[in-house]
Amino acid sequence: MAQLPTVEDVARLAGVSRQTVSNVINTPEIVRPETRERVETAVRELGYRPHASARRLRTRTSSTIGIRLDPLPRGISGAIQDRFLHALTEHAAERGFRVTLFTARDPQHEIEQYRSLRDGADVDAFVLTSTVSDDPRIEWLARERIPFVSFGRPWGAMGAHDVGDPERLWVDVDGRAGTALATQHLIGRGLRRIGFLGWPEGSGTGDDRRAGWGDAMRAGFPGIADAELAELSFETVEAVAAARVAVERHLADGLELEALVCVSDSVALGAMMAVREAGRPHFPVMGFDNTPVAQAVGLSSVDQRLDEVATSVLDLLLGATGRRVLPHGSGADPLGHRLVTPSLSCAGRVTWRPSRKPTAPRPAITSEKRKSNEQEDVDRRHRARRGRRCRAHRMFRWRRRK
Amino acid sequence: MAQLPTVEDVARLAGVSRQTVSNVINTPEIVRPETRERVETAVRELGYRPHASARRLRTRTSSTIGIRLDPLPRGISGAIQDRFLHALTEHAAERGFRVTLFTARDPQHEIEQYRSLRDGADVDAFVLTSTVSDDPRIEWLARERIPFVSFGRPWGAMGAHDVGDPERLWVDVDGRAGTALATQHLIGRGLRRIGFLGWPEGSGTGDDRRAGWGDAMRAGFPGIADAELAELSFETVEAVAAARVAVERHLADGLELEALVCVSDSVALGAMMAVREAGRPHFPVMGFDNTPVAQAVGLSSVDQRLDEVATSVLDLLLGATGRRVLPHGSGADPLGHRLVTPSLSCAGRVTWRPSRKPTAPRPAITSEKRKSNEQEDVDRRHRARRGRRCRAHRMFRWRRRK
DNA sequence: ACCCACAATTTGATCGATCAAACCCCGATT
DNA sequence: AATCGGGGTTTGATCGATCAAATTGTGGGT
Repeated sequence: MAQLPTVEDVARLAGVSRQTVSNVINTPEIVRPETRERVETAVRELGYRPHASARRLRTRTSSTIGIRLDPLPRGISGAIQDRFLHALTEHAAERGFRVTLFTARDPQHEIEQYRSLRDGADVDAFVLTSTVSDDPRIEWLARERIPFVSFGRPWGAMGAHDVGDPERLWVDVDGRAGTALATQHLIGRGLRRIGFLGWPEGSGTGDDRRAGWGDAMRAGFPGIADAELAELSFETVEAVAAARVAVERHLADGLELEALVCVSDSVALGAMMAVREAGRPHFPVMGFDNTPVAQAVGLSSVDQRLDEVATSVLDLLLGATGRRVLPHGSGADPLGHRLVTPSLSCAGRVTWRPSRKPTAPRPAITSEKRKSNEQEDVDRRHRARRGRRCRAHRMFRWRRRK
Repeated sequence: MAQLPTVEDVARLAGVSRQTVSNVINTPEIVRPETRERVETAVRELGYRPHASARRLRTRTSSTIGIRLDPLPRGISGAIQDRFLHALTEHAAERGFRVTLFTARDPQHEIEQYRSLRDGADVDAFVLTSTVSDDPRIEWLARERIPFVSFGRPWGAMGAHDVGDPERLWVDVDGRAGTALATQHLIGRGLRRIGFLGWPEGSGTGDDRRAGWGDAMRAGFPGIADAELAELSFETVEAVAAARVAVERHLADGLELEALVCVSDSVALGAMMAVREAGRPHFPVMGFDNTPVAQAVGLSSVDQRLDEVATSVLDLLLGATGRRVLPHGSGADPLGHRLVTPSLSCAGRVTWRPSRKPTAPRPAITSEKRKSNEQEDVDRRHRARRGRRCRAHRMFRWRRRK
């Protein structure tokens, strides 16, 4: 097999020097157009492709992003990581980046991997998922000044003040807007007794999603009593069976409900089983995550728009157009984060999608100041959605045959 | 920030030469033990880690495996790729390998990616998934003599004679044994009218799974009429709704059934919905893939044992113990493939697991010669399983409350 | 005492690219 | 006319490791 062509070969064929070839590839704008063309033809002719490892050795960059595969026993929502990975890989490729994977038993082991990957110039940056408050990994990466973005905002006591720090790069899905969207959809269908089935209080994500339901309820029914809202909201752990039992119990206890917004698809699936069983085949249930299961059983769900998340992650790492990872703490992005507004997917089809313009940052649930702003936002969206009812619930066929 | 230590630094500290350090790391057995220890201490002291890119440049290997993320709209079984990826990454790490991802719009684009990844010494080998018969990718990789293993045996006309070729490396799950296992389980519970709900004839995988059900039925009920088997087997496309309709129709048509073995979890989920709705809450349904959904709704399912698949892939690529990719067509493995026997998972818990010893190769469905062997196999397993009934169906609670 | 075989280690060259600095050429400046 | 400046290009050095060949050391055989 013939040797692969190198810059040297291209240079010889084009009658220029190594460096000029290199320039044509990396900074074409500084090469005289006619020389450039000559080199480009030579490249094509020989089928030259730069040797990635040689380049990395010299430049100490790899155009590669590392991401750890989540080791947790993933349930029904497991496909999320998969979808995100896909979106990230695809958009990374568009910008000349690749994604490499690794696994880790525990945070300490994970940090070792970071070190090893960085030292070998194997990756330029990391993407962190399933971060927890005061995550040791974040501490370490920040201290070492290794570029990274986390998918998931810094919740929790210490994280709370990091949310605004433009040096802490993160992307998250605006769960609050998502559940608000789902709730508005139900309100638009003329329902009033819309419940929320969430996780036990204390999880940032869960509380955020509950808040979105509250936003929409208050917006849709001005003056609704806090007591009524409290009555309509109840909780369960993240498991189909548990959710099912919770709904069964509340229905048995005489809770009047017309529809249910759920904190996740697992919970929604359990809820759906319970209401069907209670003889209410058309009772609308909304899930969250738009997992394959939801699509399969025809559950409406909030879609996280992981495509958008992936591009946002790259924007933060590389800048809007760049093809090189920005140094850690460069402050290149004025915000340092992106909050992606989810869309609503009815029985697997997207019915509503937010506009393309950059989403306004939304404060964490702990801060209450921008409330009025948000309310307006909700109202505007509510109006915008008119006339696009989704047929999910009519299409649903889980009912008992007569 | 201090420069990272290099071989040079370690050598100086240990009072030896570069090359000796290199030898300690790569071929420790040729270094005198006391020298080796001295170097090892120096390595620890400096926290030295070889620079991956430099090594790659020199050796033209990367200790990296490339895999394409499946672009197909994955349904309920989507998590399989995810789980496989996880297993592969984890076991690859144990052997000092990493996994990098890429995506591709079409086979042509995918081949371009192969070229680019190989030419840049970015990957040493590829793992192919969702292969089709006469896959152009396989042709190309083989022609270029790039090492690869496919997950999924070469089905189809042309593939059929590749199955035995030890130069074509592949790993697959023995679907036939899997459905046989599920069927035996039901037979063991004293059921007889056990149906099979499969995909339309013609898909290698689907036909194989159907055959496993046939094997077990014939073994369990010697002399069962072919007509009865034909009656018990029917088909549907891979979708929850379609499966549901198919089962509803057959039940309405008066098909007598006591249990159902299904070709996939999606299909099983549909079937389960249909039988529950028909008022038979304890009707056992067996799925295939052991997806999160199956676990969530308490469906028993055949588990593909992707861990085993991943280690098998690596065995084929690297040899039983090696840490370097074997050249394409080295014939290092006498078989050139592995057929992994799945296990049975009842309501999310594994009840039966095959012995650890290497699985005997199983012929593709097109060849019929080893039949008697297989029959024995089935019988032996059948006996081995005695006394380990799984409680899945008793635990199942999808029934209507009285 | 000499030579040889062999194990252990060292030395010089190399992988393919980019960086930093030097170079060349030509028009504008003084 | 000599100098300057700068765009465009070339040259030499370098990144950090491994390969291939050379070197040193050690003991055995004759």
